[in-house]
Amino acid sequence: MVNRAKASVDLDAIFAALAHPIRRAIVEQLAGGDATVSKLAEPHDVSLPAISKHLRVLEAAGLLQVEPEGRVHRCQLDAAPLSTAFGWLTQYRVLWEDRLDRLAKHVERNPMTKGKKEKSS
Amino acid sequence: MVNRAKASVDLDAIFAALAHPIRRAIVEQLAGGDATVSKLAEPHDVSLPAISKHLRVLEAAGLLQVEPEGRVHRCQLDAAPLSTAFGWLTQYRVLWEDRLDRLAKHVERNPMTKGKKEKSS
DNA sequence: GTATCCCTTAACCAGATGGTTAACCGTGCA
DNA sequence: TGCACGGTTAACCATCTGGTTAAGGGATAC
Repeated sequence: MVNRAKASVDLDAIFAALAHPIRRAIVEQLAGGDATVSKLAEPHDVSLPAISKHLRVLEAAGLLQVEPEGRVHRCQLDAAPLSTAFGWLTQYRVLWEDRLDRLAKHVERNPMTKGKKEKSS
Repeated sequence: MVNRAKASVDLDAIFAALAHPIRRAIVEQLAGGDATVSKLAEPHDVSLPAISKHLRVLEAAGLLQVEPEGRVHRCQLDAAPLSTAFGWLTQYRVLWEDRLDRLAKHVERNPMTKGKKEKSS
């Protein structure tokens, strides 16, 4: 962790980058290997400039590296920011695992509670 | 997993909700226990209506449940959407762990490379 | 019963976002 | 030399976002 404020800015950009389905799809696609811009654009029903903008957003979040190779631009995923987001979420992992755990234990203890009303105080 | 399209919409809302520092701070605060709206607003230098809007965003993402108790509104975190986001990221975990792993192995193999130029390509 | 407290809603505003079309720019090929 | 290809930039547009102030509305306290 370099700096708290910077990490926050990073998280802003990372989560915002992941908040659009096209950009998530691009990440998924790149996870399968490098690709050119037009290859990335292919599955999506938007113009090339629109894709170009999405790539800039991913780049700004540090998720994407682009290097020109001839007249083609090779796009490569950098997963490090994903791990940053992952790390932030991990902090709260106990919250949902706790809940699932308690639910599992409850079911275990009461294997036949068919009609009972569930009240989680 | 109920439905692919719905899950995508969910992820849109969840990641977007987490893309603002105030909203992440609210999540952090609620992770420590329930709170009223004004308690949540306290640490932040924005108006109450602004906080109210942030709470609506968190609510829409399923991260927050609000129930009126007298004239106070009790806010409670629901961590389930965090686990959804976590799940999506987990899909790519191998990508950064791979990288860290390779880095670790490299360092292991070359324990004394102090002056060497590091070129990651 | 009325004043106060907690919070929401309404209306508005500036700036960001996500898309378009048109124009441009560098590379490769004929 | 010039044209086609891959991609970006520019300009524009509609909508969303994040903030504000002002007003309202229900529960509580006096």
